Amino acid sequence: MAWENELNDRKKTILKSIIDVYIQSAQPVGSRTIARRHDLGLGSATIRNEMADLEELGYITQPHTSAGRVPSDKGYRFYVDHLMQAHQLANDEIMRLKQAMEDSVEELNQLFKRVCSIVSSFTGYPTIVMSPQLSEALIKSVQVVAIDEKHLLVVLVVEGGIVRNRLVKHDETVKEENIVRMTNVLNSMISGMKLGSVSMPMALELMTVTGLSGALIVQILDAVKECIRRVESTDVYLDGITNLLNYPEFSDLIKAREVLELLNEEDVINSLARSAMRKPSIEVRIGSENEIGPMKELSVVTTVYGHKGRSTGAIGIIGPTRMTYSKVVSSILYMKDLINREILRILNERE
Amino acid sequence: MAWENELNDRKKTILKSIIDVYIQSAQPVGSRTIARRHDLGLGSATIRNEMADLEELGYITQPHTSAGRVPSDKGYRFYVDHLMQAHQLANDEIMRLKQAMEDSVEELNQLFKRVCSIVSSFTGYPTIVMSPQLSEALIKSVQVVAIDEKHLLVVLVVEGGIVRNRLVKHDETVKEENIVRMTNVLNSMISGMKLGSVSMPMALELMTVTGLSGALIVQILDAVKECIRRVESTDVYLDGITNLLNYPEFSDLIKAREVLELLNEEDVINSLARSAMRKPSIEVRIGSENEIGPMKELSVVTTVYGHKGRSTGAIGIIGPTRMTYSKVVSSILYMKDLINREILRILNERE
DNA sequence: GTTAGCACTCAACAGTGGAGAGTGCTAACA
DNA sequence: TGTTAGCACTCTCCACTGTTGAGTGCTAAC
Repeated sequence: MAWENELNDRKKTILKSIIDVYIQSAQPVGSRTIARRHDLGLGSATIRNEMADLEELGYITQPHTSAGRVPSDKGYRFYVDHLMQAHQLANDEIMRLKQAMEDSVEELNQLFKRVCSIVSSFTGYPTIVMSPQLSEALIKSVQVVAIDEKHLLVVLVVEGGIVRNRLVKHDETVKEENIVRMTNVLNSMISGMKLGSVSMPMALELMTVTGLSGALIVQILDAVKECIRRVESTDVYLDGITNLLNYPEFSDLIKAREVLELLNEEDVINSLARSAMRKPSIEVRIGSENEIGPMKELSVVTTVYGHKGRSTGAIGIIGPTRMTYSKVVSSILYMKDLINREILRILNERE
Repeated sequence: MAWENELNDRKKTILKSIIDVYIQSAQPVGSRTIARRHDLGLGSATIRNEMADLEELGYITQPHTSAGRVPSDKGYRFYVDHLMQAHQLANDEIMRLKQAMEDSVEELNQLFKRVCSIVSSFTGYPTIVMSPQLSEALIKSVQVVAIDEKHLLVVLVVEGGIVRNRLVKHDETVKEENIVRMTNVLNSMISGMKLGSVSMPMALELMTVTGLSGALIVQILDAVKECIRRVESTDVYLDGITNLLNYPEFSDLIKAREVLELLNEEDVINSLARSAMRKPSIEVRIGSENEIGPMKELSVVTTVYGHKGRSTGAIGIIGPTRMTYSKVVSSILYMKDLINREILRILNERE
């Protein structure tokens, strides 16, 4: 890539300095600030010349003639890819995260909700957690149970102790043995299969084997399908949106409202979570790199958690483009490990 | 009550006018405005005198010397109790509400979520919906089902087609017939009872009857208890918080943030919903009448829906004290009927 | 190639002075 | 005795002004 070399080392150092300072202060950064802060042995005038170059190359911009410089999206991109140094989580930070995860939760749902709130309060940014997509998980068993004369219950059990059920209402008199047959047939046909690739048997084929009416069989099969659909559907958790109001970029009420309303739209959050799933490891989307229009002033850092191929979900952190990228990236990576460990623990307790 | 008569008719009319205008305009109301608006045949000077009286009595206040008057909490209270005229929902408004409810939902949860979003977008205020408290509902049946050699599934069915289940992991070899016995015993003991008043049998008593080990019986009973707990627990839905940012009272970012953060606290929302349940029909809490400190600038209108005694939930609408009380009250009452009808429909389809 | 110095630009802030809305009080009126 | 017109007064709001300070770009000297 040609543009990678368009910056010499000194320019890179200066760009890094500018962005570091700006992330901290949220104020346009002037040449003097950089000259004093970094002992580069350079005067402010020199820096000024370099800054003019950086501006021409598009890495920084000037809000108005006599102001300091502000990083552009391109500048942040370069910073994230080449300049930013890994943020070592301090010991007490690690403790804080571990401790918050300590009160063990029994349910996966609770886990995700908890993680969401921990991450958002730790980083100070709104956070999304998407529960794992389970289309690769295996079906353990299907049961049809008679509740009373008018109702059957269809129960689907998936590995990891996930259970879904659905009530079937009917008006027939049904023999217990036929229900047992139905359960057996269903089990032999779909248990052990992956959720995503179950092909349901035809109702007709089952009539002779089970002795149940066609209508009832259809209802039962539908119920199974609905159970599968509900296991496959993912939940999305969102926490800490109001954190955004703490940042000066949203001190304008109009802008603040726009952003908050955006993050309250379910579609937006879902599509964010879903697009995170497409990239394998960590991804940083800066400002205008986001597809959604009104997100041009936001950055999103996402990663995927879970275990190879099956059952992977996503975490995402949303903030202004002026975001503490290094801290966010390292916290999200750390949390990812914690989640993975916790998921294994919960599943092991069940299996 | 003595204070009910401390206002003569003219004062009442003037107070009502002031509040009507202020609710609409959000600006302090001057004497001239009232004199012109209402053809009381009174000059502004007269109104001025009356307003001075109303201020002394605490119904209105003056933000500063040369400004108009603003209703106090006491003023709003009197307005809500005695002055406000019922808002007739216009035909197209009724249509809008009905239409929004039309796409029939199958699940109660979806219904509550939908209602929450409809009400908040219709009124323009944040809205809470609490799902019904089911401690009065009757247990229809309990089933224990063997999933594989190591897992039992406990299933609890409650009237209204509500099902909860819980997996029990064990290391024993269990005979099918013992499980059937357990199911039968459990059913004979607790089915038909109210959720809230189930008394669980002792594990010891069941050992001889069922032939299962004590440890396993304890696990099963715990699972049943957990299922009951989960049916009884209520969900709370919240929608439209950012609506608040549309009102001038929250154009101050500090105040806005305070309020938004408040409404994002789960405890606060839960306690609001819960306290709504205590009052039988409709309740309006104005500003400082709220227990929670930082809610002094908010009013809450709540009502209870559901059917006599059993399965009642709550709807609540939150807004600034300067709220369109009459419209809010009538919409909430109308929605309450719609919900009740819809709940009946869903339940009937299942039974 | 680096830097000191200088002229220039622009946002931010505080002060100023009308304009307008609204009040309370007084005196006159029905 | 209740009502009202009129007047002096108060206070916010807004537009305008000049000043300050931070920061730049350019030039000339090192």
